[in-house]
Amino acid sequence: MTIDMQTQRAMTRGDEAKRSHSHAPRTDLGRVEIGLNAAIVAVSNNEPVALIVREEPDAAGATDGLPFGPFNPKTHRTLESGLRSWVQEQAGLDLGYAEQLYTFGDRGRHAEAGDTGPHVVSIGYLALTRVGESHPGVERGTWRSWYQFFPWEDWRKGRPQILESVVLPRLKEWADRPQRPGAPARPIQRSDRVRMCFGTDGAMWDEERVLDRYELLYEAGLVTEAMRDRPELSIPSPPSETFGSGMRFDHRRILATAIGRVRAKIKYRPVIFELMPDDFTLFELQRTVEAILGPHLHKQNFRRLVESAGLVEPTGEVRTRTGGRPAKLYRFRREVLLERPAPGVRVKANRV
Amino acid sequence: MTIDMQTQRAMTRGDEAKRSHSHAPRTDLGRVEIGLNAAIVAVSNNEPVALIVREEPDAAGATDGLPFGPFNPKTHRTLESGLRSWVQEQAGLDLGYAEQLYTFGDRGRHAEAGDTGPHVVSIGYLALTRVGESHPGVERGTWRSWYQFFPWEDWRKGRPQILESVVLPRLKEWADRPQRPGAPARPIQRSDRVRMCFGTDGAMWDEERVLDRYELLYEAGLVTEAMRDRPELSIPSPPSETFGSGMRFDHRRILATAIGRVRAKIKYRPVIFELMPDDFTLFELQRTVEAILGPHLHKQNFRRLVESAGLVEPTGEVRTRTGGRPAKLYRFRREVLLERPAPGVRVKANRV
DNA sequence: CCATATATGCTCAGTTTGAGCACATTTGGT
DNA sequence: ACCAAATGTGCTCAAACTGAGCATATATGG
Repeated sequence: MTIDMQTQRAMTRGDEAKRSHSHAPRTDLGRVEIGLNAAIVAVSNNEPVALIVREEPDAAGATDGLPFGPFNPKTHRTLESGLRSWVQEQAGLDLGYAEQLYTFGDRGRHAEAGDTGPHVVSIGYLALTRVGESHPGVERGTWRSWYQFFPWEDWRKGRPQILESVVLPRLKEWADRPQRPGAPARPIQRSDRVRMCFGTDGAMWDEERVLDRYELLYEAGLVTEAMRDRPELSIPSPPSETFGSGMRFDHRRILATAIGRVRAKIKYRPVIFELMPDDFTLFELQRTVEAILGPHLHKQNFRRLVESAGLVEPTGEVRTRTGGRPAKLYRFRREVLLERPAPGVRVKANRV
Repeated sequence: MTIDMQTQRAMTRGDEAKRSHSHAPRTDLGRVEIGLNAAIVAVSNNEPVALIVREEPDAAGATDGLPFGPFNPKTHRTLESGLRSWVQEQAGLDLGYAEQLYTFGDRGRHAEAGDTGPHVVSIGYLALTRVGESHPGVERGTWRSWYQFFPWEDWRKGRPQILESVVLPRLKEWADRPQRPGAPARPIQRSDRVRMCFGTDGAMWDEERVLDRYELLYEAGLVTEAMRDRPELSIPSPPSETFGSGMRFDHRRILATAIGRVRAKIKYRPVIFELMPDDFTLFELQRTVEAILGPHLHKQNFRRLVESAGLVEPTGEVRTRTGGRPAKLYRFRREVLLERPAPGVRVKANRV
């Protein structure tokens, strides 16, 4: 088939629809509201944390949520500026680094917006900050370890207990459960999806697939949000507290996306320094990376890595009171952005 | 600062706002409409192409656009299913692989939706397909080389002429132009941004930064969309046809995002096979990769790469009439998804 | 002054990568 | 029939990179 082909007919069908899209406000479209949600991440005492705000409980009893608010095209010039002003208002925090994550619009996954209000489409953002960096106002909200919501992601003490004891058994049960007869024979075998996501059966655990794992658990009805959204699920099995704390709306989904994104991104962009103070020791840097990725780094090789990549430069100072020999202090070398196409802490993604 | 701190006050401010977000439809929010846009990419005769549909010209005279339509929460269960049905309707194409790219919401970058209609927020999608794979209906629309819209991205014959002759001079002029006095002293020097995006002055050309380059050109007023959105720009310099064909709305921005994403993604996910027929020779595979990334691959090393990565397996057949020795045919090895965390054609991102 | 803990330099083998040589097997002429 | 041209395929080899560990330096806290 050649590159150029039937061009004319593009004008015929779909024409009215497009016209109405660009001009006439159609009433039968159904009202849409856009929610701006911020997963604000920091590392505090070698613990990865997210900023959580508390509200009245949702249908599943969850009170934890992310700072958020509706996008208002009249007052917000861009989506991101809208997000910033909501975070400022709700948490008293001036965001520094922020990037868009994903836009979720599934029907039925945004509790409380059910049938009464407009359909809510959620745009998730990732923001990176240092704890205690609330410039103008005082921070409201709580910094909470992200592992509270995703205990199966916590590999700091080796493979998390909860996987073997609870998560995998329940998933296996779900995978083996007979699917309704009408289902396609083998779209992708459920057990293969479990294997890919959770690295069972000889496959590898990919620390970046946080969202895939959460979505699988959701689909299997093993997180409380799934029972909130599809109450019929809670009949076969009672809600279990073992699958991490729930969050309001689709905020846990957004937080999962955020965790996966940071974990991926520090490997090819120097965003890790958004989480660091201006001056730091190489070991502090390593600890921060490990807080994000999991602790699997060889110290000497880590310092060789960041030094030879030109990511840091010594300040000339040293830090005493480290409990040992004083450590040289370093700072981020901004020039690296001009030198390399994808500067980041290129540590290996996987463990066995 | 400790991890746990003032939780209570989260309840006070921003409370009304959030309540209204989840329940009462506020009228003062301003109407928002969501546009679903598809950058449908294929490779045809070793040429990377996108599916373009033609419409009545926009303010800048552009008639080319991507298939798109508004999200209708009443009929579309998910954003992606909405996109699929629009593509089906407009192009007669059943989408296979599709992923969300980004959501753009800036005021003033979506022509024709100006003051009359609702504010349009565009969600861009990337879809990968094989040319000629229109299952049910006949395709409408045209496959066009994406370099028609981004000539400066075309490195197939070495560094593109247009960079030295037109783009960089104009960018340099823009970088040197005195900024208005109120501007921050050195947010990031304009010239540094040019350097990072376009690899001038010894820096490297990063083939993945397609969007950054387009946005820089937009900001510098060097693409027609910029003049369409900010007519005052066209006064100092007349519109020039040298900066690639324009597109309607923000579709060129979305296409730029799509190109950057494919270029990045084939390196760590086996999406390249979405563009290939079931059986292919290794050289055909290489040609397809080069169509996407630019032709800089060593043949023997490429085959070593894909074979040792377990991405392909021989079918046992050979293809004659290659113009030389017959080539073994291969197929995608789906099992690789279960074996490796990030399977992809891990070719180096950069050239000098 | 010693045990302990962290900081830092260096080695070394195994692996991966970039580049090229050599040979195989076709097609299309002559 | 035979050769030139073009592509396919196997293999080598040095340079660069990686994973792992040994060894030494310099603090702190009894």
